[in-house]
Amino acid sequence: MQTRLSTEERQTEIVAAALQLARDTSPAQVTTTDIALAIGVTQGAVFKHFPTKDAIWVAAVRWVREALMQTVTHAAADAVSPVDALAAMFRAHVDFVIAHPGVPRLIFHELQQPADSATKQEVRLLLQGYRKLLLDTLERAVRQGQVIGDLDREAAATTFVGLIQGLVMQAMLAGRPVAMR
Amino acid sequence: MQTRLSTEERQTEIVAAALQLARDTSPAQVTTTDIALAIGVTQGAVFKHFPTKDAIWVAAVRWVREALMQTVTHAAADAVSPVDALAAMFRAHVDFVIAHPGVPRLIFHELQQPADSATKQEVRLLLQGYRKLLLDTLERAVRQGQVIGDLDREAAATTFVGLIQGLVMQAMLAGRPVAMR
DNA sequence: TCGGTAAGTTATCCATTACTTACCAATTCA
DNA sequence: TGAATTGGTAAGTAATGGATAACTTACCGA
Repeated sequence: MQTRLSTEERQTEIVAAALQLARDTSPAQVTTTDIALAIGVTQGAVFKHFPTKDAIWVAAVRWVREALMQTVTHAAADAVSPVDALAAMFRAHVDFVIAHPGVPRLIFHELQQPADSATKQEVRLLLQGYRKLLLDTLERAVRQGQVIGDLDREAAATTFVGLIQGLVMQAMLAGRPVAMR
Repeated sequence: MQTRLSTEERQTEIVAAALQLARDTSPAQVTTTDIALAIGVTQGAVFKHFPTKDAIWVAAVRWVREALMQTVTHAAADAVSPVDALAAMFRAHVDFVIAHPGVPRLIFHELQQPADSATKQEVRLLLQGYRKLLLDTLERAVRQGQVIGDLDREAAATTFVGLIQGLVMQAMLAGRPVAMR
């Protein structure tokens, strides 16, 4: 039963557990005790691997950013046309959220915090990268004449992200995430 | 300076203060002490008018429901056509959110709570009424032939609400609520 | 005028929770 | 092999925040 793991391994465990717990509860209500319990360790042990609780969420958002960007980028790369890429991104995004239900909770929660915490900056980076990918794809679509040229790309990107967020929000309300598809 | 108010008056004061405070902070972080301070009363006094803190949020959501439904209904009634009514509802909704910035924070926060708290049920009522209004308007639009007949009304309503929520979310992130317009 | 009621205060309780510290045991490595 | 490092435990601390209790004061009607 006594398995000592390296800090690196524990960190990923902790992040995974935190996101897992965020599926059923608001991140603010996920306590370090919950996390410790989830990975079979005492509460104090958590602080051997993260200096502060916030650091856990920062790491979690970073993980999300990398994982999401990777899958979405992949989906876009496999598409045959820019417009198709947008659709693929949409689907990949939705699938990602279904696979990791705690993620939207975390993101929404952080966006609500008015203070510029380290976690919120990480979220900002995530959205920033996402928008960039969107804008690039839109740009390609315009060049290939697949959409009208005077399209307000910024507004389109905002709408795209907003639509996904709204969808996810409603799914969270209904409690039936698969219905998003 | 010493003005004793009736419970009814204090209740509306408390609700207003709570919503006001929710503009700058997540509702979970609004303490009863904050509220008491805002209305110039001690913390204990708050519990003379509400049995529990949750009851304050329930009352707040109820207020939002009534106020929002009223303005949106009015906006829809003044429109010349169903499609115009939808647009008017959209604008009225956005204006309402701008006027009461704490509201979306509260709503989003409650939607995140998995447990079926009294507050969340109140939110559900709010969304339910809103959807009904939307569906009725869509129905009229279909009858008058302003939109195609085989429109999936449920999906359209979901998209409508989702789009607004997404927009509001992004505005909250950007911190520039007026940009929504 | 006077007694009851409702609104307010002050002080306190109790649970929760992030974080710390003192100690222990297992790995690692010189 | 044995000393140092490191991951773990158990117990403790400080701060916070909702709720409550004992008591005080304004107000209103008989």
